[in-house]
Amino acid sequence: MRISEAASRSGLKVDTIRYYEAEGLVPNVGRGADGQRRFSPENIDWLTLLYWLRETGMPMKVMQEFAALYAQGEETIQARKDILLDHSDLLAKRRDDLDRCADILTRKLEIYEEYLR
Amino acid sequence: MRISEAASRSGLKVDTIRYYEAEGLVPNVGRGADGQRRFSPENIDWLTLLYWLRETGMPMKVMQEFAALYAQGEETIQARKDILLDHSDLLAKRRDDLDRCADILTRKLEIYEEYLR
DNA sequence: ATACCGGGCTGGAGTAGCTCAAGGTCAAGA
DNA sequence: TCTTGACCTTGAGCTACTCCAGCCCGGTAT
Repeated sequence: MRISEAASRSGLKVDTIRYYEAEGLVPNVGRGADGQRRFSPENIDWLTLLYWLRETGMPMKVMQEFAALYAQGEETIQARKDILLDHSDLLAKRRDDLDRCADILTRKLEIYEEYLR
Repeated sequence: MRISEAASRSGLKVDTIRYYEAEGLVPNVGRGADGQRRFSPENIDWLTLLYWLRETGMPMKVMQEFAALYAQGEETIQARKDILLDHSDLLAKRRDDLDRCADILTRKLEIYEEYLR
């Protein structure tokens, strides 16, 4: 699979994929005889996971650490699990923030309604 | 109220407040005889709102637009309401993303559990 | 009186995480 | 053959902070 397809499947942009690869976030990307990147289904799964981790605010450095562990194989699964558990905590925190902000907006909008009447 | 107190009350950092003011996001900040910023309770409420809007991903440009409307007074309330309604939509989208990512992590963690047994 | 804080000020440099643009290669279709 | 389109690399630009140097000022300790 070429980079454009990898982009449309993973959700990441073409430029972002190249950038991530350069930063060591995407292990084992092959190249064809023409020098172009070739992505395996496993690459795609990995990119998709990165997409979601980024989308929900995992910092670059953590992603790098996670990718380094992934590249080392199965004996790092415990460590990877810990990272994902930490990220789950972050998700919960973000959800609280969203809820809190939604409340604030609701109140603010009610006040605006008053003015408009 | 001085800037450090404004920071601890709003949630924004001191540097961020100064930056926001320079970018036109904080109307009507007074100065004392010593040349230092003085924040009114209304300033604090506004900064707190900005804090939550930023925290939930409102882009700078939208905040600038919102601040410009706020500075113009009550006749812009409809426009401000529209901005907050749009932002509410964004919050809903983010919430969906968080939920989706949480699902993905849960599945991933289950797979890791398999390996670890 | 003076030395030393802590907190404020400005201007400017540095950072993260992309994002875009310039300039080049190459394979396939009209 | 010519052109188009997808890919390549390198490097600049952007957003939204974040930090730092160097200065001022008011209050306390010596």
